[in-house]
Amino acid sequence: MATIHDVADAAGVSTSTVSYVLSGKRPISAATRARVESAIMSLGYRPHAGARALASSRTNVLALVAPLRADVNVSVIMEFVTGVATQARTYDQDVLLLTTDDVSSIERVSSGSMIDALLMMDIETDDHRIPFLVQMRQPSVLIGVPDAPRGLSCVDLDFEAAGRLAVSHLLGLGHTRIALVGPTPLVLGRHTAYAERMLRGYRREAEQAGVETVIELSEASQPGGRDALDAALARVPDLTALVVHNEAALPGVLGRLQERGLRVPEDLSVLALCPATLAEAQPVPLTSIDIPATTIGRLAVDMAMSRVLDDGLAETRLLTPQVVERASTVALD
Amino acid sequence: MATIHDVADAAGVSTSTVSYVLSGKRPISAATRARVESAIMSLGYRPHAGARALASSRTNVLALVAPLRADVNVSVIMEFVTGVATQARTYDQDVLLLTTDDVSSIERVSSGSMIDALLMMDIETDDHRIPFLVQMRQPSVLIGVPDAPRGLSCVDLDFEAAGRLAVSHLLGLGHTRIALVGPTPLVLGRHTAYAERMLRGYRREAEQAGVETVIELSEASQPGGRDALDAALARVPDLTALVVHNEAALPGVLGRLQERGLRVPEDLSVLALCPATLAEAQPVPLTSIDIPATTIGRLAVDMAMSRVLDDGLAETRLLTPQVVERASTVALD
DNA sequence: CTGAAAGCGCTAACAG
DNA sequence: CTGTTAGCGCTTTCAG
Repeated sequence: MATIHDVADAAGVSTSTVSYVLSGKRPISAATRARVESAIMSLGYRPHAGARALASSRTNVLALVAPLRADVNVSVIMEFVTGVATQARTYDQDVLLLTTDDVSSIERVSSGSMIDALLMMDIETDDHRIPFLVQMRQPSVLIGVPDAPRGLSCVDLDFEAAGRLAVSHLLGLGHTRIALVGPTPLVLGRHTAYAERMLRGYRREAEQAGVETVIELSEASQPGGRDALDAALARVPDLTALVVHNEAALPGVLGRLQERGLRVPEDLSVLALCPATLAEAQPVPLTSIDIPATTIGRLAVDMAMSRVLDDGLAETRLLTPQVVERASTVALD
Repeated sequence: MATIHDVADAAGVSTSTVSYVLSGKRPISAATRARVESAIMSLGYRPHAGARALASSRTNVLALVAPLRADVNVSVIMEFVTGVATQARTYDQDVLLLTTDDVSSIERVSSGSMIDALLMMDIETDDHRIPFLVQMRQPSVLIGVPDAPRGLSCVDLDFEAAGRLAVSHLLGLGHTRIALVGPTPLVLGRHTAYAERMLRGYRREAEQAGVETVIELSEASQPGGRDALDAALARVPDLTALVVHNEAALPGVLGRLQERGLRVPEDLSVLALCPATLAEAQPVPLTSIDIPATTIGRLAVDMAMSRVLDDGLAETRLLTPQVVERASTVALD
């Protein structure tokens, strides 16, 4: 492997000049720059990441903590990860993937100076990892909003507003007998922040409107969705609208509706809370409140890098949810 | 941050002793070890990853090249990634995630000495990245088998055997009118290795048995599965068995079967080629040839690390497929 | 606009 | 069993 020394020799300059050509941190004459660049090319020179990290205390690596739980909406995670990985490259950063939710991995990569910043998914309302993040040397960004961010940056869809919006949109269409097929009991059992927030907004809006509503948690599977739908219909047989906040249950819910002879949207309106790609791929394209996972991943990187580069301030960014009308909802006459 | 020097001072030893306590590369008296370890604890010392990489030319990082394509079976990728990440930790390795399939990322992390080895998914029969991997300084493992591995290690389910097995198993149950719902045209268009191999095995076995078979490619979506099933039944109305090698199409295929009043397995046997978790989660638990994605990910790490640590030889490991009987197949009488 | 040189924190001979 | 020390390859003052 060629070193910066080899390049310097080949170009007839000092190593610091090569370094400055690479970093652009001081002016270089056109002639020198050209010689250095051609030496770099012909030697196929690449700076040694470890040496660079040691000398500059910058690693150009971002950690992404993404517990790959089977019970969690896989496609949403994928979109996040894609958004993060893609945006990271625009800052010349790579992504180190941590798939456990224990603090020791975070501690290892942080204290070991392996990373410039850390992004964390799957946030719980009272997340046990937050105290550690707070005292880390590197900035971190939460993808999700805990009850007490403790000065950390957060970014997410405003799930509380999404919950309200789901209800108010259906009310606006004249529906008053509405049920929610929610996330799995496990997700709520962990006090996953987005799930609790959505539920809170949903409940509050229903309450303020004086509408009774049924909430059925559902396993993240086809059978889970079927059961949840059955349970909801058992409680409110003359249901006219359904909100589904559980990607994996969607096929089961829709399949069971069809079996029971309930047409969407003629007999029942369905509003999903999921990525647009998923809503569009259903047999009946679903009206939905989209989860802009790719965008959120991208923003998380931007926020992290602003703190790395410009020493920017921490902030919480909540994206405003919007209903996208597709084919699964109608107004009641 | 405490350095090795601080630890050495606190313990009253030299830095090399601290280093050797950590690496275990030479004998240390119990007393010294104890003093060093307690100094490490009380200072919260962690070796600087960059410094270590620079001095030892080992990074303790594995690159995982995993193009996160929307059209590819997301759940299989997740299982791979989980297997890789989990097993990597047993070797004290972390995982750097590369989500593009261009050579430049690979080149960057390899030439920049960021990694000890590289694992690559989504292999094509004539993969353009292989020539680069061959001349890399670090060993690499292909998760999938190209036509010409060029001396690289490969690991995968034996998809050709899986294709044969799917046919022979159904023949053994007395079925002779069999159709295959295959992967998306895009996957085949890219000449993805596993898809081509499965098809080859499937075709050969059918041919040898003198059985005509219908192959319908399917988009990776619910509607895609429905269409594929309709197409297959249009061509062979008295079909008795179906092989499905497309996770995402599964719900569509099963849903459409039900709509058409075809019961599984009474009217039609279904054999899936997918991860066990998915086969079990369907409305009717599917008889399947399982794709042991977690295991393959784990093995890939083992193979990579054996080359990093012991300088082991390259090899190709093909896991033998097995049919797991669940509720979706019956013998024809 | 460019060079010299002092580290960054660790590993691994070499020496005892 | 332990210590000394020469790098590993780069960045960044300090000097000119």
